[in-house]
Amino acid sequence: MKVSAREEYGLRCLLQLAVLGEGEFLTLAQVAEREGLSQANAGKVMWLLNKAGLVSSIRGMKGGYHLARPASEIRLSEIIKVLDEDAVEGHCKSYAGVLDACVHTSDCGIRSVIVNVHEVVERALSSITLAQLIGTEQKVDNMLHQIQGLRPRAETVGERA
Amino acid sequence: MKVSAREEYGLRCLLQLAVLGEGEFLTLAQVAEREGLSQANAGKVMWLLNKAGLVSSIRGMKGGYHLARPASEIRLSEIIKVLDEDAVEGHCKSYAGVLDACVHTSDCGIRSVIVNVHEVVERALSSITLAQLIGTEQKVDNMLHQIQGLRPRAETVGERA
DNA sequence: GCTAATCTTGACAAAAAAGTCAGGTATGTC
DNA sequence: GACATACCTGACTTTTTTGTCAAGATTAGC
Repeated sequence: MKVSAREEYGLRCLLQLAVLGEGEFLTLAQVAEREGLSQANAGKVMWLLNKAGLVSSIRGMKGGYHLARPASEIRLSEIIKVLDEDAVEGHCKSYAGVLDACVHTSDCGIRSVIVNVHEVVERALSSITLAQLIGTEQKVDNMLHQIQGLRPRAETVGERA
Repeated sequence: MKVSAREEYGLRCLLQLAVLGEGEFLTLAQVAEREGLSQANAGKVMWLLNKAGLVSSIRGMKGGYHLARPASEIRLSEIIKVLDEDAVEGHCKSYAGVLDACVHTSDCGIRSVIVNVHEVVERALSSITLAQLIGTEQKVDNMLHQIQGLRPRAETVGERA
């Protein structure tokens, strides 16, 4: 269970755009430079984000990128969804072993777990907006700890099957 | 954010062992067959699980694998941790772009998110035992919906514990 | 002890993900 | 309208992950 390069870079590039003021732009070269990425690589990520409608691009001289919507209206769940393609849907199709289809296609307890875990993540990420990631790590971390969905509940775990 | 092949196969192989009665074994060939995996591939996964102390193996004729502990005492978080290596720790090291180290090593709001999301997942998985995955998908799914850590809270903003 | 069944393990091969390159297209400036 | 800037996009290369192979090691049964 790990975050892919695409997801990581995508988030970071978006965050660069998020700190811009109204009407400001960043060129691809600037985004790449600020994130320590090659221009080619950053370009690919930005293309994905553009295609998904998260950023808008302006071509030609004086061109560049900016967020398509205010950072406060972009939830991380949406970003990850774009950069992740179909992590959940493709799952059972990918891991079929030597067979054409997974042995457990009809009935699979693990699928439940996968789906539920993805829902947990989705819920957590949907409670955070891009705007909330602006600031120091300490500040962001404090903010995250105050979000309901990210905190543990009182420890009433159901130990019955 | 996706579940790797190792994680998926590992979980499935463990679940095969979990349904066995006391003192029963499965050979590698049996595990592989039941999961639709090649013996070589299943062998590698079982080797990992063995090395991590989740299963015990018996070599030689009449050998095989069984869980090292009762399924009710093995939490999914532990399994994933074994099969995942260091997803969190290695994160910032992996995605440095063209540079030697990530641009944001000293202060990074995204790192907070990554860490927190992993904690959310860890918490969710630690509330599920291998034993709870035995049964039909429907039953497992119902069970998961009753676990506190996996459900959304009531939308009571401001309530502090 | 010999044999057959079984796990162990390191080297290799294939596939997927990540990253680069180069040529194409659009647009502002002069 | 020529040129410079900058985004777009498909082909290619490298790296990582996944999967296979084959030889070695261990034990039960005879």
